[in-house]
Amino acid sequence: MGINGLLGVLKSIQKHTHLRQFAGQTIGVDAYGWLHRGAVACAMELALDKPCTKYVEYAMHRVRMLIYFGVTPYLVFDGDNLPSKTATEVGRAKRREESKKKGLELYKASKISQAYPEFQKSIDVTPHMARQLIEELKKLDIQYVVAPYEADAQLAYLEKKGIINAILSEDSDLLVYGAKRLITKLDQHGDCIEISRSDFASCRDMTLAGFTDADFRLMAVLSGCDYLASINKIGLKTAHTYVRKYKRVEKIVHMLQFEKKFVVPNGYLECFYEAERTFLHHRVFCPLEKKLVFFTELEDGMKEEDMPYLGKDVSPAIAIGVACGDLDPMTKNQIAVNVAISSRSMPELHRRRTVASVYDLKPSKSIDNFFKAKRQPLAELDPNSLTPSPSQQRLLNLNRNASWEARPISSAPQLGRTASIMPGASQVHTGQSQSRERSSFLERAATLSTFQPPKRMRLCSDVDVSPSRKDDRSPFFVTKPEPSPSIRKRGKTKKARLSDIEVFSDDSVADIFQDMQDPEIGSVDTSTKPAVLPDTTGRSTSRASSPGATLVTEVCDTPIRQKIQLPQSGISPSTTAISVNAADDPGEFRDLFEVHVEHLNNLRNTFSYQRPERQAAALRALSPATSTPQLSEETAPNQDGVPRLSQVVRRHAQSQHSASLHKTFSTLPSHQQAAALKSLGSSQSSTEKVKLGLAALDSATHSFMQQRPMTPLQQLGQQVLDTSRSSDCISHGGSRGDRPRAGSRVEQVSKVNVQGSEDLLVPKSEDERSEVSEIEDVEPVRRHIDLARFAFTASA
DNA sequence: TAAAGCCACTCAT
DNA sequence: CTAGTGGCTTTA
Ligand SMILES: [Mn+2]
Repeated sequence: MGINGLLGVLKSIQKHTHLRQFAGQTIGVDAYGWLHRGAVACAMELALDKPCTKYVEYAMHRVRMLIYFGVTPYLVFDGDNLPSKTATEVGRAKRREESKKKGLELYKASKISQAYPEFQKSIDVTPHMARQLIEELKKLDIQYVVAPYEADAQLAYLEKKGIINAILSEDSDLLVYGAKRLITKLDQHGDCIEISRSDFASCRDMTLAGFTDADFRLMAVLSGCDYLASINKIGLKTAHTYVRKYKRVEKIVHMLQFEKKFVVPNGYLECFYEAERTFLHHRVFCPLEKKLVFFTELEDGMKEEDMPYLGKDVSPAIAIGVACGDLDPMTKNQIAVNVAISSRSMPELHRRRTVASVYDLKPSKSIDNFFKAKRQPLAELDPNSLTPSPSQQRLLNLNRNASWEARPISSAPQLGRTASIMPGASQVHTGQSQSRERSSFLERAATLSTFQPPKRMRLCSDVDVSPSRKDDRSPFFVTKPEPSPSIRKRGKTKKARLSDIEVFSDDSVADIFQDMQDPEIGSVDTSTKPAVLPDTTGRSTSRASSPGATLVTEVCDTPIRQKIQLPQSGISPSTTAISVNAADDPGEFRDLFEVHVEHLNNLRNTFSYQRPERQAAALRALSPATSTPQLSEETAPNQDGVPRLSQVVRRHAQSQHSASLHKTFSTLPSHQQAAALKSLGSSQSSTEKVKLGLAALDSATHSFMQQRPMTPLQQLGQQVLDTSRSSDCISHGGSRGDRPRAGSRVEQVSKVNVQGSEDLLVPKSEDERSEVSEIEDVEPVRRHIDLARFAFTASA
């Protein structure tokens, strides 16, 4: 449920950003969201109790995406229900049951299409499903933890402790728990929205300046939250007003009692305290101390016996069992894991063990492991940050102590109780292997992020490494009279107004992936699929109205026709219209170029975190060396309109918008080309973002290609790369001395006319010499395109 | 008219 | 084991 309307009111401080911006950081993930969304894909199977692991695949796809962008994922799963939530919970369960029943009836009546929506509503994410995902996470050594109660609190705790650097979740409750950086609305390309606690003061739709965490929490609880329904007619706005006015709950409630229109229920104040404390002192699993702790320690005089609403405490042994996913968080029974479902079966024998030995995590052994493990992050520290920050040092010390302090705690497991709580532990691994697994789980779960928030100073002015506010509005200056949300909404949901469209390019990758059915995919319907430029410069409005030259470029290799409007229907369907002031303003070309780069970027990125089999199949299908198509995902008929990856790539190559872009470029007089590239190099907008992501992309590709022994996928990739290189060399006659590959890169970018950009690389005058340094800045962008070509070029 | 409240819909392929 | 969104009505 979260806090109704909270995200809406925080719109003005939402930063549109990208996962790349979090490279090097650890992001905690509310795993339930991924599981649930993945489960939608197999709603039918789940309702009919058919085996299906699409939800695992979906979640792993997202895990791969994070990793691809240099982010370290840390998945957090929900645990037991809090008593205060059981009411809403049973309500939901009831609705799910109804839908399932209805769905099954329709299904039996062969009304499948009508049954499906009902099945979707009946989706229930079970601990067993979580366990299946956890099994996959273990294989890839991904960090994770199962929270004792709400994942929200666990995530906020991990962030507080510096184990993670940000939180990925759709739930606004995170902010009430005190999250500092919340990431929401992650899409399939890595685009997302960041909400920072530190920006609250600049929120424009609600004055939050001066609000402490306690004030904010007070407002949230008053407005209605998971743990306490609001007083009738009190929502976020009203709560906000009262908090501003009276600050203290007691005062607020007192005042409300005098208002005729509000009816304060009996005992509301006490309920409020409980709800507030449920946020503040939520039980979480501390991976450092290896036991349950309170999110915020209880104050003096508070006794947990008096706070049943916080849920029950459990022994460290059980807490660890739950945290690592071995035990059902609600029943505390062993979760049976279906070995047949997980692709790699356990090599160990499934010998039966006595229950007691399940928890014989011998301190003498484990502490040793923990101690070693704790030091490992230090060794992995970035060479540029040899000294841990004070806070990290503190945490490391804490770790060390915790390890040792763990001795008396874990050496006193209540075996009798443990045994009674786990009646049917039949599918247990050997005690030793389980102990080992848990040690490594705890080691991983407690690993601190080595990310250093204060970015290192750079020599030059390419500054602003912090996630840029791509999306417009300064929190301090209102640039537009209208409230921005409405503008944004209109632009997104309805057709973009013509004046918003600076460049017509071909489809976005998302469209390509989603609209595979469209037979006319090669053609471009510019009115419905515009690539709208990111507007960072604020020049777009003037540009839109200024009479720019219109280049209409055919996609095939014929000369471009300038200032000639081709009849829409008369000419080839694959026509890309580019409206750009290329002749006058190099900035326009830069923008166009950036759109292009973004496009390639997206396509390549999307490719990169497909399942390896799908990548391999696509490369196989694309490789010119492959004469006999093998039976594979790619050659199999499309099921349910699932696009073949190779088709996507082919379509992209056939659209040849890059050719059209560079034809545009090549028609410019060389001094304008120089200006264009110079402008490109000094661009601070999306080119900047491309550059920021490069290091991660580079190393990912590099390390992939370096793996030995070479996998078939690598070999195919190499083939693709070689093919593209050799054709470049033939057509371009080799490389330059000082920068051997620069020429070929340019060639890769444009097969049409390399001369123009080649001229640029050779300074002709003193004036242009200075531009060479600017051009060096462009090199990363070229390299990027090179990388993009690695994956996508070979369709010729 | 703004705020609260209610309900149906979305999620993936 | 969860949420948000958008559209609509109700309310003061
Ligand atoms: Mn929540």
